[in-house]
Amino acid sequence: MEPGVDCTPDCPVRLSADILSGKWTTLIIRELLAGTRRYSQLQYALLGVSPKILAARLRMLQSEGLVTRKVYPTVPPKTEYTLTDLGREAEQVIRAMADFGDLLAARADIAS
Amino acid sequence: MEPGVDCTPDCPVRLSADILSGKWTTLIIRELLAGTRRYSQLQYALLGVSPKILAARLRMLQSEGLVTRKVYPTVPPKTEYTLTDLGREAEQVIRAMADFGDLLAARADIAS
DNA sequence: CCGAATCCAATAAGATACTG
DNA sequence: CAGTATCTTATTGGATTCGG
Repeated sequence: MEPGVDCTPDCPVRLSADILSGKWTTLIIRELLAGTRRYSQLQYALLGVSPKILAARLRMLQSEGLVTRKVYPTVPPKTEYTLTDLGREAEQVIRAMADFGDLLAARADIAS
Repeated sequence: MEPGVDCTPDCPVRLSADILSGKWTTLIIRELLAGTRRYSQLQYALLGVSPKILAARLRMLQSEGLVTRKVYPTVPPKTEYTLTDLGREAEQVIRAMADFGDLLAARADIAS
């Protein structure tokens, strides 16, 4: 891990952070790592997310090439979201975050 | 990786995201992974960060137990920031983000 | 069912000036 | 040097309503 001299202007960590930061982004990816999901399934899984935010994050992830969106013009309509190959590469990040989160939780337990 | 039913309310990914998200946070950690740094060194390395933001993020990281702050009451004053053991555990996340960022950069190259 | 539209609150970030 | 104070802007998130 090298000093920040190569961290400007477009260090990989920053590129990654620009996409993955945001309250719900990593949680959406986490959910999609388990498999293709419909809009309503995501909304249910991510308890508390508003439709606006969910749609916005999904659109962003799609435009960044991490997610594909498939619409079935049935009645009622159905939309499926699936990770692309690139999106699945984010699994390593999610995993590392989960591991780190476990440490944070352990620390919180001690504090109580 | 399991479905989101266990992603509420305090899944590890969320705990992790709550701390690491933010435009500069991971970059600060990235810099500190290279070793202890002074305030001015961080400000220089993170080109474009304002003193207010840098101080705020450092205080947050300190309160979360990822960073220690050591003040030398010399003239001129000197302050050193160092990762704690917990803070160093974030290296896996930063590494994964760096790897993923490389993929993003490669994709961007193709697009051009 | 899948969102888009609207409106509003909260927060993060940035620029600048200044102090112990 | 290492920040704080102040002000302003930009971004994000949230609640609700409504339409295809």
